[in-house]
Order: sequence, then structure tokens, then C-alpha cells
Amino acid sequence: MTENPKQSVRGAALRKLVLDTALERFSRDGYFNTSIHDIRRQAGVSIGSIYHHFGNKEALAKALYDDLLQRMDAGLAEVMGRESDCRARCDGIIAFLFEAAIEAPQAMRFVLEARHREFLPDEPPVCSSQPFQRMRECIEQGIGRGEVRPMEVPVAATAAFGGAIRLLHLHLDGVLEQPLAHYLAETQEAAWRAIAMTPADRP
Amino acid sequence: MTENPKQSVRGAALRKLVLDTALERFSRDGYFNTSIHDIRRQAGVSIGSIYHHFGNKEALAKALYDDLLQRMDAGLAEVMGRESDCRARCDGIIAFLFEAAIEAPQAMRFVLEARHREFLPDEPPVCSSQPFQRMRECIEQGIGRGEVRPMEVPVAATAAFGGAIRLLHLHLDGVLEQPLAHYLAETQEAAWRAIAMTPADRP
DNA sequence: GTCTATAAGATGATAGAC
DNA sequence: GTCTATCATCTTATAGAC
Repeated sequence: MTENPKQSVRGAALRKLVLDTALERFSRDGYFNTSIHDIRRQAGVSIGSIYHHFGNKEALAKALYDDLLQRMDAGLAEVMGRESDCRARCDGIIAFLFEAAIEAPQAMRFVLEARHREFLPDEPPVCSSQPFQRMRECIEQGIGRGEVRPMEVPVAATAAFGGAIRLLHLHLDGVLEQPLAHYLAETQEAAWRAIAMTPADRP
Repeated sequence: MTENPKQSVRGAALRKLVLDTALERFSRDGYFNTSIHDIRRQAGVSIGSIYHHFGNKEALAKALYDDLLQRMDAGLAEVMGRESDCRARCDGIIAFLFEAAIEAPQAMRFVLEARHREFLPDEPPVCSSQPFQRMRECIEQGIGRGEVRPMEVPVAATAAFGGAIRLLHLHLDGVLEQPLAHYLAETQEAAWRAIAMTPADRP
């Protein structure tokens, strides 16, 4: 049985195809419910090619994970470069997360929902990854500049983005009545109120 | 090889022992990294007993899940009965979640972090479960009474509890510098500010 | 680099004695 | 109700031809 007729897909393109297929299956069924043979079948390539490019299943997941985290980080970096004050940055970050969840729900699901500890045991928790660290830095700067109330940084960071992330989960779980974008402005406003320095907070 | 010498643990006690063991392993290694044989070995019972009491692995996970959700819901119900105004209820709910995460981290990890969809495919998402619905109701009532700003309910609910839940994740991932309790008051305050009706919001 | 066929091991589940 | 022994299947991974 020929898997990849005339080997029309080869090299880097084959690698990309396998990654895309893995993302779809991992995000839909989970890492453990997806066998290498599932990916092989759906991608229409041979199991030998998959092992040639990635070595083993865990390394395939890790390649995917690194790729997605890097793309997410690039998006956040862009926001941080574009905006300068803390409110605008928080708004931009939340808007970016929403857009990403709308346009690339599978990627978002894999980054946000997957329990990476269970299949990438040597990986630090997601919350220690670059994108999440960037969010924390944004808030830390905001505190330093007096735009955000003085608070413990983990509290401020989770207060700022926890609501949005939680709403992202609801969206990905398909339990929201309205499209995600409908909730954007209110989510940004609530996030900022949670941490904003108000006149009454000044000493 | 005798597993349960003289069958000292039997009936309901055996069932409980299996559930406790399953919780520890599922929460530490994940559902898919835990085999029935692992649970059998650690609990010191026979595989036959496990299948007698639960039928299959998925049903074991479901029994555990239902049990934990019910306990969590009971805790939230207690808070709702004790407090009447929305701010006190939100504070109480967050305090309860923190206490539960401190005293029963394995249970919290299984309820909050596990991807139940992947091993309980017929179960609705956690966010639709009783405890989470209760939180949403609390906020909805707060809006109705004018204690919370008029907002989309999903936004208000995630804004109120998303930060706390996110911080719980950080705690369970072991990335917080301080003990969780240290962050309680600030988390409650930030949660309330995110949704509170202020004089300036009144028309 | 890609392919097919196969190996080696683990897993969920069952049968049947006590 | 609990036990041991065993099964059938699936999974990851490798070998070796092209």
C-alpha cells in the first residue's frame, strides 16, 4: 500500500505536514489518544518518515510545542513594541490572545489546554514559558511606573490576564453564546480595573 | 503472590482505597500515564477487585471526578449559604478555593488541571459543572442587585474568578515564591475591583 | 528521504478458582 | 468479594529495501 503516492510531499514540506496533522489530532483528541499511526494515516505519509524527521513521538510534540510558543511570543513581543503604556499593552495582549484563539483555535488549545507535564516531563510548566513571562514583565513595569497599584506581581499578573484566559477556555470549550470578539472590550476593561492605580490608591 | 494479605481491606474500604490511590496517581502522573496495574500495585489489591468495583478504568476516573466535584460544590454551597452580599460571597469562594488547593492539592489538580475530555468523552466541560455554575450564579445575582456592574455574565464571572484560578494553577505548578495564603487578600481585592459597581458607574 | 513489514512490550480487560 | 493467570489488542519504535 503506497502511502505518499510518488512521494509528492518530501523534505521540509513533509515535516510541516506532519506537524500540522499532529497539531490537529493532539488538539482534538489529546496526545495520548493520538497514535503515530493515526498521524501517519491522516497525513498520508509513512511511519518511517515521521521517525526520520522527529525521532520519537515525544520529540514530535516538543517540536510542535516550541514552534507554537515561539509564534505566540512573537505576537506578544509585537504588542509590547507597538504600545508603551501599561493599559494599552494589556489591552493589546488580550486582543492578541482573542484573535489567536479565533484564528488558530487548535494552536491555542494545544498551548493552553494540553497538560504538557504529562507528555513532556522535562519541560517547565507553561506559566514559566516566554509568553507568560512577558505578560508578567508588562505588569511589573506597570507597577514600577505607578500605572498599576503596588501589589505582589503574581497577583497582579493573574488578575490582569486570568479573566481573559479563563474566557478563552470557555470559548475553546464551545460554551459561550456569543462569538469571542463580542466580549473583548468588557474583558479588557475588567482586567484593567482589577489592577489599575486610581486616585484613591495614591498615598 | 498475595496482594491483599488475609484480605484485610474489603468492601467499601477497599473501594475507598482504590479511589484514593487513583487520585494520587492520576493527579501526579496523569490518567494516561497511570495503568490499572500501577493502581493495583500501589493500593495492594487485586486487579479483579478494581474491575469488580468500577467496571473499567474510565468508570473509575468518573467515580473519582464526580466525588470531587460534589465535595467542591458542597464547599461553595456552604459559602453561598453563609454569606449574602456579593462581595462577601466572592471573597468566600476565593478563600474556599485557596484552602482546598492547600489542603487537598491532588483533588484540586485533578479537578482543575486534568483534561477530562480526553478520558471522559461523554462528560460536559468542567466549566459547565455545578461548582462553576454556582460561581456564575453568584455573579449574576450581584449584577441583578446592582452590586456588580452590568456586564455580560461570562465576562463578569471570569473576571471575578479567573485571576484566582490562574493563581491556583501557579501554586499547583509550584512556581509561587510565597505560600498561597499570602496572596489571598490581594487576590480577593483585585477580583472585586474587576467587577464592582462604583459610584462613577451609576447612571 | 521515504517506504513496508515486523518486533517488543505494555495495556485494558476477562475467566474462573476460592 | 477477592484473587491469580491469561488474553487480545494496541502502541511505540526499529530494520532494512528502495
